[in-house]
Amino acid sequence: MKKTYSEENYLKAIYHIDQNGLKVSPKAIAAALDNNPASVIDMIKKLQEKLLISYDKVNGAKLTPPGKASALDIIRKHRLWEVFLVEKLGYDWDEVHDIAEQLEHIQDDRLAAKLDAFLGNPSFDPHGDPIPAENGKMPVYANILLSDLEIGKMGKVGSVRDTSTPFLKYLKQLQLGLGSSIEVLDKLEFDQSMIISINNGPPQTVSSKMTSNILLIPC
Amino acid sequence: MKKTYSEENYLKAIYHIDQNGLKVSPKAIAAALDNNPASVIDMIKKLQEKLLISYDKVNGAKLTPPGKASALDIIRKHRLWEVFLVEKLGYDWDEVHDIAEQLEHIQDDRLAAKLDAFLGNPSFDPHGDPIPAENGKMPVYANILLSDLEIGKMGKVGSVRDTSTPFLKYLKQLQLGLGSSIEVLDKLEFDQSMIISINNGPPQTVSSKMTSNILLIPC
DNA sequence: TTCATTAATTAGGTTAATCTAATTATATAT
DNA sequence: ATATATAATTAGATTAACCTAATTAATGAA
Ligand SMILES: [Mn+2]
Ligand SMILES: [Mn+2]
Ligand SMILES: [Mn+2]
Ligand SMILES: [Mn+2]
Repeated sequence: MKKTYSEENYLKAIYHIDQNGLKVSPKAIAAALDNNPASVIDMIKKLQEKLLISYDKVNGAKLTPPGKASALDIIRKHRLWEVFLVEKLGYDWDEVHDIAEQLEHIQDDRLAAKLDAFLGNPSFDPHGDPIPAENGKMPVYANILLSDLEIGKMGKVGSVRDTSTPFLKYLKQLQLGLGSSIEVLDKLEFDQSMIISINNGPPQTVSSKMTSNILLIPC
Repeated sequence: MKKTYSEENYLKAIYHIDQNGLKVSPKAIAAALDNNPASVIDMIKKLQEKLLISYDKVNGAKLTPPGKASALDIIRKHRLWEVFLVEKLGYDWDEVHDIAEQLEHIQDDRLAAKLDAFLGNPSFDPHGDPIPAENGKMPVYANILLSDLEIGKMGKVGSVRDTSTPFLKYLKQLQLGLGSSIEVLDKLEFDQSMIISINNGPPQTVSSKMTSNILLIPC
């Protein structure tokens, strides 16, 4: 089942829209690919025929297992090539996307594996995005509990353990969400509470109950 | 003047057919690209419009200076990528052509120069073909005089210094032409004459006058 | 609910690159 | 010189991936 460049770009766009928790509508795909909803409808029909997606107006497009495998393969190649361009050729991280957009479509059974090995099996691309493995598994960020972070270190909020409404309300009040940066300014021996700075804001004291429910991506 | 993949492949094919000393006819191009002479005529018209080639039935297609520059740029990228695939990714030399056929079309102003530097500015690709420089200049093989070749070493005839009819007649008589292989079996101190094997043939004695007029690509 | 807005879909074209099947021109061999 | 074969070219289709301009369906605000 050889795929055209265009089909590959549609599969990738569908994957990314879905990943963002949005409905994969013709309008959304058209926006992602900078083309026309009418064109998208044509391609939706084609991808349905090939059993790479399912589609209905209510639920939008969904990747089938083979469709998802294809999408992940393309994303894997995109991100591996980005690593190559930055690590080996000396491009800056903000210059490589358009080139990888082309390189991701190069077809060869063994190319991704060989490139992966040559680059030392990287887990993340130059933008910090995870590189899917050959089997499609995404690497997980090596998250660390805020309570385990040392004084002076920083991290970005990757996920939370407690998802109860009171806790999330508390986080909102602190202006703290996924991706917010946290710096540990001090730890109090007495009750393990911490003084932290959120997004480089003023020092705030938080309890050990709070810090043991926040998972960070260290930086 | 952005070019399509197809236009680039035509320019390259025209360059190579011409390089082989053949007339660049629609039939020859069609054979090179494994397509139809009728399709070739369409593209010939398009490339003429873009002033990348000139064409008439009698002389066939000729690259204009910008057309030739484009062709050499594509060939440069093709051969650089082949070096990358063999030297860095560990492919065998006979596996890389089809991948390079795709990679040669990747568009980025700085990519060829960065790849060239990363590879250590190679002069020849894994098949021994010269890699054009950025300015289109082809590297010259580091030829060595047959008279300077040591006993036991081999080389291929790359060019001759003396182009007089008697000398060329003599070479023809020896069944020796461009590309023929020569192995040095022995050197006679007495008059610097040599005993050589041509294309693995029987030993033959040649004079120092002969050996000082043959340039070899060592192997 | 009704009207207005937005989204999805259909209908009908366009362009690039290919094809097959004529047709015309050239070259070759008797 | 004429017939025959081969090459070049024209004519007419096809396919993929787009487009614009209707039209139909769904949403949502008054
Ligand atoms: Mn792409
Ligand atoms: Mn990236
Ligand atoms: Mn190519
Ligand atoms: Mn080569």
